[in-house]
Amino acid sequence: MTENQYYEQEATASEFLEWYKTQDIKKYEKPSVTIDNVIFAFDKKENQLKLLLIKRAAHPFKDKYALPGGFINPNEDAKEAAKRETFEETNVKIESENQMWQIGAFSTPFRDPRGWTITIAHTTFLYPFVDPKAGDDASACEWVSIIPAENKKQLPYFMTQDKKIIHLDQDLAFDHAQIIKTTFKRIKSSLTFNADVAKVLGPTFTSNQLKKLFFYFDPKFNETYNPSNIVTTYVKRLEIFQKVGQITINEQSSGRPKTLFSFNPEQENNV
Amino acid sequence: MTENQYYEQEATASEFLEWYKTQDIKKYEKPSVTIDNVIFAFDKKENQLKLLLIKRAAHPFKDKYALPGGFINPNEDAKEAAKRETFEETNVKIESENQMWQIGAFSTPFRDPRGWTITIAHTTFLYPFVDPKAGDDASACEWVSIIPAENKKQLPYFMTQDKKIIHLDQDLAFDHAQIIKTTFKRIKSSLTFNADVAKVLGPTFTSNQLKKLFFYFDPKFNETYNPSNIVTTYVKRLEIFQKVGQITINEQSSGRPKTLFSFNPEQENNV
DNA sequence: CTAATAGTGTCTATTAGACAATATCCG
DNA sequence: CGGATATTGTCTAATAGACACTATTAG
Repeated sequence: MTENQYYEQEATASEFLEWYKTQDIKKYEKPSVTIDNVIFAFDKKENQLKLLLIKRAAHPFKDKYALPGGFINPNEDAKEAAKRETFEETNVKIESENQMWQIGAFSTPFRDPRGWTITIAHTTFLYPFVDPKAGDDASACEWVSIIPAENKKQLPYFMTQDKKIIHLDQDLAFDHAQIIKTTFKRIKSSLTFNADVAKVLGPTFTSNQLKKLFFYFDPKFNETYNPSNIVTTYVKRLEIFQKVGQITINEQSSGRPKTLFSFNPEQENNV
Repeated sequence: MTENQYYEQEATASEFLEWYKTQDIKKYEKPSVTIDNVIFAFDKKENQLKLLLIKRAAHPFKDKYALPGGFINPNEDAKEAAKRETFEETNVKIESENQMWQIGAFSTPFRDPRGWTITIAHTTFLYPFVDPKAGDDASACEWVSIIPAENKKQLPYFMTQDKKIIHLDQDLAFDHAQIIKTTFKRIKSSLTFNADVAKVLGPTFTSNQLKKLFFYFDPKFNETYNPSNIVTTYVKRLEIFQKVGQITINEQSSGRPKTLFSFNPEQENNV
């Protein structure tokens, strides 16, 4: 019996681990592992949903837009890494990990021309909306407006603050277009039982805000859709939201006061 | 301007990549990246759904059950790795990647006591059902019967061929219990619009087989559930399945012949 | 024919979606 | 009061689920 076999099969678990640390293990080649973050926030001034993109300062994909992201560190899990990297690259602080979902790992060979890199994509429903500040890797960092798809065949696209259009299939670095598309799909298909995306609206929101927000992900929430149906579905049936007694007086020009909703604290995340 | 800055910002993309390859890049510490595979198959002899588990031959988690899996290689994506490792460890060959889903990355620190390891979990809807053969890392490798949860509060559990019970929270190595739970949840929540899991049934299947299969993931498909409702939902409305004219004559003892269904080839995967 | 099994049609409850009617506020 | 805005109630269509009834086959 080899020493190896002895420790793997005969020794106790703790003896094995003691021995294992002393071994110079034959190293497999390892990939770099990064995280990327598809960050949504709602700009109340302009009354629209925005996505946080970086403009790359350096090769590869110099001058293309990209998602904030970076390397994962030992002793942190992917979500922590996504929080940390988002802050380092954009100065945007994510308060809670339950504003984040993992979308999945993207591992297509050669997705990064520099070498073997796997990314774990996340999405974040940020609140409050804050101005970003570009870190080292970016020449710029900005909230881009999302132009929602008008029907099922179309894709959303984006517009920078100086009105430049960003198309998913042309203007993004790496496979970030695919990551963004997967994120939109995932949010849409979970809207039937989950509304975490509403976290971008902050602690309270109205049914009309929800409708407007959901429209970015699913064209069925269009002009003809009655916001009261959101109440029926998400408040009465699913009980994801609850009415909070308050009613705003006069932030609007006139009209019946809005009802405010918040997340129902009894609900848990499920994605 | 440093050389670094020149190549990152002034040179062309291909000049940059040429230069990059010659550099001895400061290495970040990298994790090992593995894949794991939650493999389902339907055993027609015993008329039940089974899950493929390995019994670990070596520390850590010696003698615990684990999912087939292993290291991802350069120049392959995660799904290819999952196919390759499944074959190496269990001799089970997965024919097509559209029998597989990615479940997600699991990256909790110290999930592997030997060191920093991130896994990308997959699930596979295998067909045909074949006998496995344990590879090196396993003392055994077997199809375990799945005992479905009877209501929403319960978890499924498993039974080995010699009737030993495997509980998710006690008998599995690493975080594989969590991976399996996440997989069951994911399949269940996508059953409203997707039925890829039916790929375990092979090219054709009956509505009763579908009902029995779905019950493993959602207790609503219980004895009182009428299989004709599956036809209404998945054939008529979603058009995921189609009737294939054939009707089996006499594989059953008596009774009206079954209608056979297959996947509708116009449909694409969407998860 | 009878037992066994599968499929059909129908009925009810729930859910989704649209729209008319009503409520509230501002000036 | 009248215009603006929001919510409520109701109506219809779509969907989910249950169950009685009918169809087919073996023996």
